[in-house]
Amino acid sequence: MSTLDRAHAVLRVTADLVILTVRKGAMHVLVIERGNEPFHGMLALPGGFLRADETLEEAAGRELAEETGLDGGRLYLEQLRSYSDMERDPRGRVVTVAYLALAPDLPIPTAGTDARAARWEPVEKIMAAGLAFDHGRILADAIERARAKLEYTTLATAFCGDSFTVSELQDVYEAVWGVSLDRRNFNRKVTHAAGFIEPTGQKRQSAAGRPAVLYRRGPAATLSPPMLRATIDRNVD
Amino acid sequence: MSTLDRAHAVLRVTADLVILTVRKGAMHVLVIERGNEPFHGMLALPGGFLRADETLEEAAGRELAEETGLDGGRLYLEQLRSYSDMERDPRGRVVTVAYLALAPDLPIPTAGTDARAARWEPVEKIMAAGLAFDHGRILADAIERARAKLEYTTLATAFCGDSFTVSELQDVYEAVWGVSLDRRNFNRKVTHAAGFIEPTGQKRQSAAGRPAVLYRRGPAATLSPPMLRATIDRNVD
DNA sequence: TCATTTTAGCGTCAATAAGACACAAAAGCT
DNA sequence: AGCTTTTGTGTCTTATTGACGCTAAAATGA
Repeated sequence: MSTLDRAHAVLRVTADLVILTVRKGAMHVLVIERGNEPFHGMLALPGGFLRADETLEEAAGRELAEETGLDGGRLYLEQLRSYSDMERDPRGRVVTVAYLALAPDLPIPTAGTDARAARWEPVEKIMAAGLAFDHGRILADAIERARAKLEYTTLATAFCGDSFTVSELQDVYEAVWGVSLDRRNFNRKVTHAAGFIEPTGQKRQSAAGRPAVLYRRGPAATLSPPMLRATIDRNVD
Repeated sequence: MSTLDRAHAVLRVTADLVILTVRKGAMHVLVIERGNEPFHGMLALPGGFLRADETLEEAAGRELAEETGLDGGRLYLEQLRSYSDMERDPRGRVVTVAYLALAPDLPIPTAGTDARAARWEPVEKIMAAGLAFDHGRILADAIERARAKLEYTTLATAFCGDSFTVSELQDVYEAVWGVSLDRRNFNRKVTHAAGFIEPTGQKRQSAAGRPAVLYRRGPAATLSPPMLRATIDRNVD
């Protein structure tokens, strides 16, 4: 093997984060404004170089805390995939491993010690405007992953707080998928899916109308039966 | 950034391959016998270091051809995930990106120029015996991914040849999931799922019995309705 | 030749789930 | 009290699923 060593790429690795949330009926992504070259002043996904003494998961969690002020330990975080195109970073050969995080609609994340301007932006706007590096493609992959996972896992609850109403859960599905769902059929489906959500016994009063029963996340990780988006139904009640 | 440069890990990246197939009713994985330290003589997944002039996808395809003799271009290949544990490689800091490939039951792959002994082994046997590095865990993740993808994608056909019978397709599902499915309901489901499989117009005669209609892969990538394994049905015909 | 065996494929029926609605309940507002 | 808004339940029809009976088309062997 030693004779081939010279062919091996010796390179740096970054962990980038796609942090998604749902606010005001639309999916939002957390972006930062770059303070350094390259792409100075452009919007990018939060992320940073992998250190010698940490795993990728640790790096992702650290960046999450440093750059966004969000408590990484309480968010859902999963690895998305790696990106290794030769030209993806002008600084040289950098392979990135992207992570997908789902967050409830928290108060604006406070910029951490890094003091970079982190903020929520609608994904639609960001996808149209573009991002630094190949972050636009990473964001697109993350959104597709999130949409797919809402179908057959209980991940939609990761967009909600610790307790939530059925309506709030429906808002998540409608925002992520961009469809309208029938309120009554949706209620039946989520309350009948084993282990999806369970009532807390409390109720919540919104601005007007009947108070809604509050639920918490159930023990199930996968949904049976799944919530299929194949059959879109448009609510023209 | 320059003041922080020293903290950045500078490391090597490998691409490892989990190549799965179905033969004799059981899932098999392609393994190689290691000819070098570390883990000399042990079984491992095929793979190798990323070179300076190639992407991870190119590296995975190259390893596939070099080490197995299989035509990588004709196999289904997708990225599985990255592994970055500190102790995963005794040679030092090595991050690996694992790829999942699905192959039909081809004649034994001929060892390529690398001349390492590559062979199919039942996954059950390998999972019990273990693999070098953290390849046992990677294999487990790959199997879980394959099982999940058979539910809601048309990927099962990647285990079949260019044309195949419904029975052969059913064998794939039964081997990968480890269940028995009702032959008649399975036939109805796969022939009714839009874009899954389409008849070639030809038939195939096996050893005995009525000749089976041959099908080819349809245009659909995702299955609607999906093939759910949630409700296992045991065939006690 | 003709029953037997083997594999392939279709049809039927009951139970379940999904989509489309009507309607009742519980709050605030005027 | 009556109106509006939001939530929750029930009903009806249709589609899908799982169980399983039956027919079709080949080889085999008495």
